Order: sequence, then structure tokens, then C-alpha cells
Amino acid sequence: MRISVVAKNTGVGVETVRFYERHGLIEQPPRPSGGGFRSYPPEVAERIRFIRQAQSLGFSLKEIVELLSLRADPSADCSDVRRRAQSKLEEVDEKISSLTVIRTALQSLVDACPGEGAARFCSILDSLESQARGDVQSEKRRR
Amino acid sequence: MRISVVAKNTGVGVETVRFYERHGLIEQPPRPSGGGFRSYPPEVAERIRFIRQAQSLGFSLKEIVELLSLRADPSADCSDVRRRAQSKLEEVDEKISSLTVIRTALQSLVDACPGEGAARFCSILDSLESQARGDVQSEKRRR
DNA sequence: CTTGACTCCGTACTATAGTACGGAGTCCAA
DNA sequence: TTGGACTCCGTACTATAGTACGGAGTCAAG
Repeated sequence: MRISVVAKNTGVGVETVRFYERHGLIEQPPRPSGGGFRSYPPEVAERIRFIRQAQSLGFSLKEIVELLSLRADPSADCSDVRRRAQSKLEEVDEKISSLTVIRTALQSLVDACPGEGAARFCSILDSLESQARGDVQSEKRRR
Repeated sequence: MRISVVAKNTGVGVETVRFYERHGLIEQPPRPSGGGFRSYPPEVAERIRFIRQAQSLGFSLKEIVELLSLRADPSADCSDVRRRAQSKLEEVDEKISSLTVIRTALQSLVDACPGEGAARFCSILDSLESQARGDVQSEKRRR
């Protein structure tokens, strides 16, 4: 496979394939002796899909490199992988709960806003300001 | 107030204050004619707290610039601000639900993992791989 | 045997939100 | 008046994950 075919088959750009090569996520096939274009084995495409799959689960490229090297290392234990997945799960849980806090705050701002009038007197901006002052009283009054 | 005092009072670094100046989030006080150090009025510290408050609700610096200019614009309407908060709320909701999908996937990977044995045969890595192949069968078998 | 598409390679640029650095100037207390 | 701390300013660097570009080489169809 030429690089453009790999890219097309995996839904990434040619430049992204090269980017992954440069960062050690996939191996760059040797250039044929005598010149010409590199030929990519199907495993490369599979690995790129693995990368995207792991990315979609919230793993960074750096973490994916580690995951891949665990798979390659015969002395690596499955529990290493499990620990990583577990800690990623905890990370995701934390993100969800902090977003939930944000959601609640935004919702109450939106609810309190009359939705009309000059922005200078906007309750949302006011609230952001009074919270910036640490002004809890006006916060309570507003609700 | 000297810049370092502003920084200390708002919990950011001096470089961050300058960064906000360069990016139009806060106004840079003029240097006293005849040389010397700039003096920051307390409103600057308040504005930095506003910025951090809005950041903590998920607004980017670019969006915060817009929020601030809405507040300054006498013709801007409160409904503009409300719309922005509303759409940020929707964004946050989307993030939460996609993280929830990720959470579920990670949880089932962790649950399926025996937690021992060689990483080469790790069910988590296998699963990532078979999903990469679009191999739904082995996915089902594994559970 | 030429032309257009594709490849290779290095370098540079994008966005986001800062952080660091070096040198010159300034301020204040001992 | 001198030394340490702080300020000013521009530039460069960090991390993350790519994206773009320009020139040279290569391949295949017409």
C-alpha cells in the first residue's frame, strides 16, 4: 500500500500518517533499495485504527505509545494495561463530574437571565463579576 | 498596584497578566510619564478574576473577550449574552454525554480484563485491536 | 517522452494557554 | 551608593495534535 491508500483506508490525512511515524506510533517501512516509494503493510493501517480507537477513549498519543509498547513487551503484564484503563476511567469520571458542576452553574445563570435589556445590566455578566469579587450575597439575592 | 501585586491577588503569574494584556483581555495602564513602573487599578484585578471565573465555566479566552466587549457595548443586548451561555451549556452537555459513552466503554474493558497474564494477550488491547478491525464478533465473544 | 498525480523530506505554521529567558531599567532600603 | 528585588520588553519555548508548503524525485498513462 502507498501512503495515500493507508491514509484513505484509515480516514486520516497523509500528513497525519507521517506525523505518527515521526512520533514513533507506527513504523516507517524502508524505502525500496534503488529508490521509489515506500510500501506499507496492512498492519500499519490496523495500527492507525487502533490509535484512533484508543484516542476516542480519551488516551493521548503519549499514552497510546505506552499502551503499544506494553503490547510488544513480553514481560509486560496484563495488570499494567488494566491499571492504565482503570486510571483513565477515573480521569474520565473526574472530567464528567467537573463538567456537571459547570453545567449546573451555567444552567442557573441562564435561568436567572430575563433574556432582554442592555448587556451592561446583564445578570449573567453581573454574576460572573460578583463571583469574581467573591460577593456571595448578591449571588443569593439574584436567585 | 504593581503588576506582581495584581498577580498575587488574583492567583496568576506576572507573565499571565502580561499575556492577558497582549491579548486584549485587560487594558495595560500607561507607564508614568518620565519612566517608572506601571500602576494597576483594582479593576484590573477584578477583571482577571472575572476571566478566571468564566474560564472555569468552560469559556475560552477568545469567548471571554467577546463577553467582555458585550458588556462594554451599550447597544449589546442581554439576549446576546444569554445565547452565548445557552450554547456553552449545550456544548458542555455534549461533552458530558460523549464522556459518558467513553466511560461505559472503558468500564466494560476493565470489567472484562482478568487483570493477570501477559500483556500480549490482554483482553483490553485485543479489544482495541478488534474494534480497530471493525471485528464485532470477537467483541461479543469476549464479553 | 511528457504530463499530471503522487511521494519524500524538512521546515514552518495553526490553535490554545500560558511559561521562560535575557538584558536593560528602576526602586528602595541599608 | 550599592545591591537585591522587581519591572519592562521582545522573543522564544512548552505541550498537544496535527496541517501546510515548497522543491525535488518518481510513477504511470497517454
